[in-house]
Amino acid sequence: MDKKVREDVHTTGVPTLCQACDARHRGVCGALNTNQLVTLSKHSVRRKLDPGTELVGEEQDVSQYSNVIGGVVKLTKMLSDGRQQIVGLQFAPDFLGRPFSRSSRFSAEAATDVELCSFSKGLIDRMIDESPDLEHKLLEQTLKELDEARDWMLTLGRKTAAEKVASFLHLIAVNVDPEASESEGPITFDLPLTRADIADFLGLTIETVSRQLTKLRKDGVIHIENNRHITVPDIERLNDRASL
Amino acid sequence: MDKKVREDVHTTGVPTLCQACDARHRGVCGALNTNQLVTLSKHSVRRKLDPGTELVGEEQDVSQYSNVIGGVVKLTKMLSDGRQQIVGLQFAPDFLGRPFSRSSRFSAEAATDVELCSFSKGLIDRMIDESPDLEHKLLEQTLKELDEARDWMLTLGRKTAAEKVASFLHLIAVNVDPEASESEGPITFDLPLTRADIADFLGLTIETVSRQLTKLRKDGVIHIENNRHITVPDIERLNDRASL
DNA sequence: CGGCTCCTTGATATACGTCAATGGGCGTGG
DNA sequence: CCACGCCCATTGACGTATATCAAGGAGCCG
Repeated sequence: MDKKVREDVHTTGVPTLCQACDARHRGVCGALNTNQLVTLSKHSVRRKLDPGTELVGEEQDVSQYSNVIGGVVKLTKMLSDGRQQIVGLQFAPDFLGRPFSRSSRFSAEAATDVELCSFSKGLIDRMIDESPDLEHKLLEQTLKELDEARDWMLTLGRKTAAEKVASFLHLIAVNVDPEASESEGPITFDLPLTRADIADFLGLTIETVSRQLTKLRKDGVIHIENNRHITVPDIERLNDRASL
Repeated sequence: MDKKVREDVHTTGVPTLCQACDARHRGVCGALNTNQLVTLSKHSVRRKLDPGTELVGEEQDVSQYSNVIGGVVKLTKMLSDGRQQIVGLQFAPDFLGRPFSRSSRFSAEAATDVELCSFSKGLIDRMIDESPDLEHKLLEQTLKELDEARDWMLTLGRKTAAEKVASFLHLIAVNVDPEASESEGPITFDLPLTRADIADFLGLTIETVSRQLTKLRKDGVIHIENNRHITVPDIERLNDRASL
């Protein structure tokens, strides 16, 4: 299961699995010392998930935490009649899981091919108790997610369909290339979500999303290939459409 | 400024100002020891605000943290053309302020008469460094707010106007009486928000909010007196309307 | 080739927004 | 005391953005 982990605590100390891992640089693992990393890596599993795989169900108990190593995980909520809303997207190297609560309040599902690094909840919970740095990292990530959620509330509550779709494209573009907002030059990326997912993220229908995308395409704000591959020649024009 | 604070560290120790304060029991101050409470209370100010008073502007620097002692504070975001969205409501004994960031990403405004207990940011930031318990409390509150924000995203994105208004009434009812959801019997409360605020919270217009409220009234789900005073005879019927 | 899934496009319906008029409560000033 | 204006809320008539319903195309796999 973790056969790739060389346990040579006496050399550099950092488990090989972790050495190149983004979570150690920008994610929560950055708050751990070498010993903790070693302990954790012994009890961690790398997993690959296909799109659509459900990680945790709504209201379901959670016994695992994970770091997102690659791909996109969507967090969704559903009403009893089936209406669905995506309440968050997690990109690498985000931490996935809900400290201090045994059950999740939403379901987590792979939107794309996803690679995870998972570990038992108990182990992390114990590390949180011991290591203020880890708790600090978690607080930082949680505050970031809260900011993002509130930004999105403005989008959901007050923007038009056209602005919503542009805002979504902006969100993805920025995640692909964090410098994108400032730099000149075209940005290109693959949409991690289907039209149905985009609709659930924006509080719209598939049809409306589709219409707004073709409108953006016809207006030259974006180019679309194969439904998924997007090029944004001028991010400023996109931002205008998103009312940013 | 803090003339009411008896500094008798040798008796009970807890500053009189804090003794009856809800923030010490259920809020972040619960994570502080007596010494910290004394230090903090020496540098804290009780303030009363009139409805409409702005606490912090969007993008503005924050030099103060506060506990909400009474009343309701609304957190709002605005688009450049004036469209507005309330992204959160803070009730007593919520903590108000943004750790690790000098500027706020939304504006905070008193929705009702509000009583605050404010203290300098620097002091708290230092206490956070020293006291893991305090950081833990902050993480808990932040996670709670994140859950609430995501719940609301479902409301904003996927519920009808009728369901939105019912959801809002439910939110207020539960905040007034946390047991309300289970217990039988009528619940009665004053709306802390004007119709305009409710509209900004729900992503609707004033008129639509008004129409939905009169519909609920005509259907006997609620009684309304003086525009603000609401009675809910049967919370179950309200929950049904909110699709909860 | 047929049968998927995903996406687009068009015609029509409807929930909600917009515009406009009205009324109630309340403080101010005659 | 009433008159006036102001703010807030309600109500109605009408407009429109987005949903719904329906058809069809493109890619993909067995």
